Amino acid sequence: MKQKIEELIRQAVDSLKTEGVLGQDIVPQIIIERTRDAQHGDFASNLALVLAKPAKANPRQLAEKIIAALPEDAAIIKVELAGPGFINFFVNPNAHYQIIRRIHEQGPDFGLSRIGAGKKVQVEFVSANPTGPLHVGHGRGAAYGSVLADLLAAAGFTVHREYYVNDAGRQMDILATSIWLRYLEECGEVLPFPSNGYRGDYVRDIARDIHQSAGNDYRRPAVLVQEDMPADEPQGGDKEAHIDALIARAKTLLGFNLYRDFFQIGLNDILGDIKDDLHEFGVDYQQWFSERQLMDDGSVDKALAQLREGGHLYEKDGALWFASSQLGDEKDRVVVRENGQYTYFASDIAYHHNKLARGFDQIIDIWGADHHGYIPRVRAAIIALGADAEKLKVLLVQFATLYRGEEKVQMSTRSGEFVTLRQLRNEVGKDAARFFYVMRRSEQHMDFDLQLATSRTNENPVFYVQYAYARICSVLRQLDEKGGQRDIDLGMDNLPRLVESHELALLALLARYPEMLEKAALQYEPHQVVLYLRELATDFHTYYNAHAFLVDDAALRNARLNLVCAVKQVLANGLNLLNINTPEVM
RNA sequence: GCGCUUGUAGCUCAACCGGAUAGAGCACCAGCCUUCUAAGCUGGGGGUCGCAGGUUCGAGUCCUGCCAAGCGCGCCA
Repeated sequence: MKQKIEELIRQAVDSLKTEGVLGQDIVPQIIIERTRDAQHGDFASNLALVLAKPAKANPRQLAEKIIAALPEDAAIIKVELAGPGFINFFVNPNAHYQIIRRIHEQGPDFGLSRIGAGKKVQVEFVSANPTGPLHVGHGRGAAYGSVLADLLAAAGFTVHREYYVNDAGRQMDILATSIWLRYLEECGEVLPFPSNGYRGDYVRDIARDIHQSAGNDYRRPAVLVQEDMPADEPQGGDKEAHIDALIARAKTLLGFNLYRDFFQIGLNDILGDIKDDLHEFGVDYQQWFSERQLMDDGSVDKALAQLREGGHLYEKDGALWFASSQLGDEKDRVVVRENGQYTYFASDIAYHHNKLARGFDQIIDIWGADHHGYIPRVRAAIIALGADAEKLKVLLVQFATLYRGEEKVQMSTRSGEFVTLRQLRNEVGKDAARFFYVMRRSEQHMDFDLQLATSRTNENPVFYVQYAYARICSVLRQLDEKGGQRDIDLGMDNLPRLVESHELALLALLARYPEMLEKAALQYEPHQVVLYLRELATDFHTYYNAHAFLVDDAALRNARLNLVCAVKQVLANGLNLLNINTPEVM
């Protein structure tokens, strides 16, 4: 319908051009909007307001001329000039009913679009270090990323979901060493635990498992571990130096192969847990991309070589620097340390080099908002690698604050006392967790009320939306129990019987679903889907309360049932997109 | 100090990337509960869109300055 009106206006503009009212050089961008107020008709265009200046005309007079030049069309019953120069279009009511047929015919496909034209989009999200279980902060990134990916797929993009596994680097060594020390305790060795080690219970659990399966294969005497060890922080030493020395000691005492095995067991265990966790949360990936592989196969060297060729690298103070400040970053960044090791940033450059080489049209990175300072340097790298900076889009996700009713849930990463994603899922369930996470704009700080998420009242939006679906199922069951049957054709023939304001409002809302999806995808805003579903549920519940569906009049009854089933279909399509269940009974 | 993000009803948040009278839910107030699910329903009050300028037919939305909150400013990841 939008396209139709757009076409009508285009014709009107063309004829005004030939008449000389509008200059030939004017190329209007025709914007048709759905009106918010039914008094303003169904669609409106601000064209006259926009053209007033270049055409040097009074907007209202110009609007009148445009209206006069509009070709007749059966679908439009009235065109009105309003306000400062808006052109309002009133659509033939019969056209509104078409949406019911369309939804009925397209079913689960209703709302899908081809606007993405098959363009390849990569969405990288979560990518938490595999040094421990995911916590509730990662949960939001997981929900946001997965819904965004599905949304883009629904809009016709070819989507590649990816998790970047930081399986190299110092944090992983700290983890491996932490597990080893706990393992030695399991073996019966007595030794202090480093203040900078990973203290979570999961570390002990992994250590215990290893001890059970491998026995004392990795056991070394505590004396040798402790020998000549620099002091830890509580003893007045430097905790970083202490842990680094412990890592080195572990490598020496175990030897390369055993250390690597041990490291790998820890990594596999935690990464496996993360994969299970995400899968149960309804989040799956096409690819788990290993950082270590980049290191091992020379990709980092290759990426750096390309930067060097472009003249973006230089040496200073024994380290190798990337001149990112030339490309918008606030200062230059080290890529190879004085000790010859790559920085995390170096492998990240290589990772993005790899992404570019894979030929994605758009690369989307979803990060926690605390990483925002990292954006300029990665963008600089993209440019230095010879790509268009626009190819990379970094989307930030703010942290969520957990509440139980009024009470704030305290969290502390240091002590290892954080709420894990798994705990959250156990408490509120997958559906509520996903819904709540995606309900707010991602850049918005959000309060996540655990109590509300589990309550079975209308205050709980998940409940409210799912209940709308279940309620429709219930109506259909009622029909069945009464021995009635739907006559879809009879209903379709009698759609014009739907004249109540609630019914017209629902028709308009249903018609908006495809546009809403498209917009949500292009703007990377999954929350629009949630808001839409809430609105649809609200309008449905209101309708339900105002009018009985299972009336005696068969024509009216079937017309209403067709409308209600269209609502059911759209609720299902939206909830499926969010990967949230559609319960038939509640 | 510099940078990024945020600031809208008492609270939690919207506002279709400049449009018409800024909208929901909760809370509050007033009515209603013999119904296809009361796990409520209907209606109502409530706003200097952080502050001050600017841009234009039009600004919550854009630009500038200021105020406040969160986050970030390592040869950590």
